[in-house]
Amino acid sequence: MASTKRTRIADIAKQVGVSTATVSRALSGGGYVRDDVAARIRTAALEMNYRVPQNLIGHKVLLAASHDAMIDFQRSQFTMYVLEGLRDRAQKLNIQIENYTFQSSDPNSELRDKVASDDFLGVLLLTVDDALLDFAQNLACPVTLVNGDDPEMLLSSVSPCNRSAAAMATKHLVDLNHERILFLTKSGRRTIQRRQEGWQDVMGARFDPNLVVEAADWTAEAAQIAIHKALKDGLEFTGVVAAGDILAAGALVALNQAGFKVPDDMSVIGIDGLPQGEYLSPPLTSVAIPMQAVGALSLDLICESAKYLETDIRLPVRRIELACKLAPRETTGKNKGG
Amino acid sequence: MASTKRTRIADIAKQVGVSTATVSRALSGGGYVRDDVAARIRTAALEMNYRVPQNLIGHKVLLAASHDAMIDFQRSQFTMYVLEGLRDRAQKLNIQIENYTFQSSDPNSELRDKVASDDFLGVLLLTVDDALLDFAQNLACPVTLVNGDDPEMLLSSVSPCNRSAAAMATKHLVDLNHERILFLTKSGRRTIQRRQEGWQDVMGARFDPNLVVEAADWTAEAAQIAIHKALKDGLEFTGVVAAGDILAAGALVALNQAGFKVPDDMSVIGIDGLPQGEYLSPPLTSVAIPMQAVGALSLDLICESAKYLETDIRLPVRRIELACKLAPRETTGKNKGG
DNA sequence: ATGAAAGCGCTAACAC
DNA sequence: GTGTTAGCGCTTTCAT
Repeated sequence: MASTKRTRIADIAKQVGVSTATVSRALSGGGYVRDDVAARIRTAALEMNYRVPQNLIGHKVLLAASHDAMIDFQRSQFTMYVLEGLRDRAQKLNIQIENYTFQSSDPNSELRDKVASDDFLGVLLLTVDDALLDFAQNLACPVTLVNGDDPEMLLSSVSPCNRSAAAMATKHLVDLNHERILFLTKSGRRTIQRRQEGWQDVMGARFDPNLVVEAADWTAEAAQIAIHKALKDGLEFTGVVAAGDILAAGALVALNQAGFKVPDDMSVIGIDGLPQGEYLSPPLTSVAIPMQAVGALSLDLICESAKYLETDIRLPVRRIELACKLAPRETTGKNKGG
Repeated sequence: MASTKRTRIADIAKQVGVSTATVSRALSGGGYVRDDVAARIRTAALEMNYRVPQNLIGHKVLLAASHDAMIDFQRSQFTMYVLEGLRDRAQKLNIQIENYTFQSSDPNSELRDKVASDDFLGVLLLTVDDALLDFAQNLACPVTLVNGDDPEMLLSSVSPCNRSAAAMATKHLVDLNHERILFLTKSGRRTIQRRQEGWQDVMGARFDPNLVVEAADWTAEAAQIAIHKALKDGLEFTGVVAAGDILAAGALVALNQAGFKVPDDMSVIGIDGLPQGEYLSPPLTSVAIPMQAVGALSLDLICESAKYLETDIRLPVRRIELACKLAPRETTGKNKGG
């Protein structure tokens, strides 16, 4: 296939419609190039992945995910987009991704054998549970956790900044004059705990432990039940920050059934920013997590660590957290009460 | 000067004592190279900074620090090492670092003008207080926070993982059978709050709010006073996690004055891993923060973002946290009581 | 500010 | 598995 060949300066020149010399100047910063031409050249170079470390081409990265993570609905949605970003990047870098699914409870020796047998640049572990960390820490090969981190910092990781995402969601409601802001969650995973911390950071003096509402499961149905119960218990609130879009979807249904009008009487905001939030009614405001970027950057980090392979130097272990972005749709509005 | 010239493959070949072809093979992964030769070549390449983005050579980065951060004893110690790592890396990359100190309360327009006037690759902001974040967010130039982060994630940052560092310190004492572990702190800065969270993460069921002891100031003297008071109040504990080495130093003095023998009756662990901990008596066990690496990586991140300059694409904003490492010396030991 | 072409460094083919 | 050498891609000079 033609795409196996790496990008050359001539390819960029052709694409932009200038000479190779101009491209060289624009990229190497030597002489004079008109600003707009330089911008187009530099953009093209990035997009065409000019100067990809050639030594990586054709190598393989093992992408391992627990079976649980793949079948779990919400996670699998999320995972799908992470994989999309990962695949796109892998294609651009000409790196092979090999998939592997294991039983969460028992990653047995199969995965370890696989890692040992074939020569992978590294292993990407998707959304691992803490129970697997021990196992992952002992793989004899660069490991990067994707969408999860190692609290002991023995493994590098790439994930969204869950804490800031939740803080952003909460601040959005505070800016709309909401005071009693419920945090709808299904606690358990550490990423979700971080989201709760973000909510609490912004709540500050407004914090009230009763405002934390637990769903029995990570499903819209469970969220619906939890909101109905909170209302029946007489909990007062005008806004809901849901720890995930799927919980927000359940909250919308429950609030609608209870006679609240969203966003007039009640604001709801999710965290995840899954595209299907668009099709809820009303379309769900959320904090969008850069899922594709998480996937792409994980691969970049493995590639970076590959530079250090067969070297006496170690790449410092790092946790990378990516910024999230408010995706305003129609479920949040000014608090008119009080 | 000769060092202005970038490293060529011939330089590495000469250094390692092989032909240029062998170096090329080792780095580009083509043919066969003996493993140990390849390792030496790859190590040399990293050390000699082979293939540094040439377009950065000669460019400038502005390093801005608040006057407060520079005069504050503990911070300035810390800062010194961060700067060391930064300078070393800058020299290797042939990048100029320009220093700038401003009044913390009022970064006035001078800094903004400076950024606008000269063409810097970017600005590194050292240990900024939250009050400065607004200002930093509005600089018209890539900004990276060094040893501090932006909770709103509008700015990228590089810092140690304070939470994991404190968790590591606490876990070290828990592993030595300590149960009542005091957290000695001077709260205020967010980085210190993160350290407290790390302590609390590991304390779990052992947590007791009385175990958080506040010093009036970020000095050994204040820590000493705080520990004396805690002892006088009858607080029971066998271990101390200090939020910083300087506080740990004060704790050592106070415990010694109160008749405790460290590490036999009482364990003390600091966080920072400043070299002078070696000269305390007994030498202070601490969690070492990779200060030089924080400096070096900050520069790398600015360089990375420079790739995106004059481009239609934006580098995703990211928070990078680096792993810390236990530096065992002589102030911690098994809890013999109970 | 840009293109043509010379010059230089890296890679790949070949020899052993 | 490593050195030699030809060829190719990138940079730099020169001309406009």
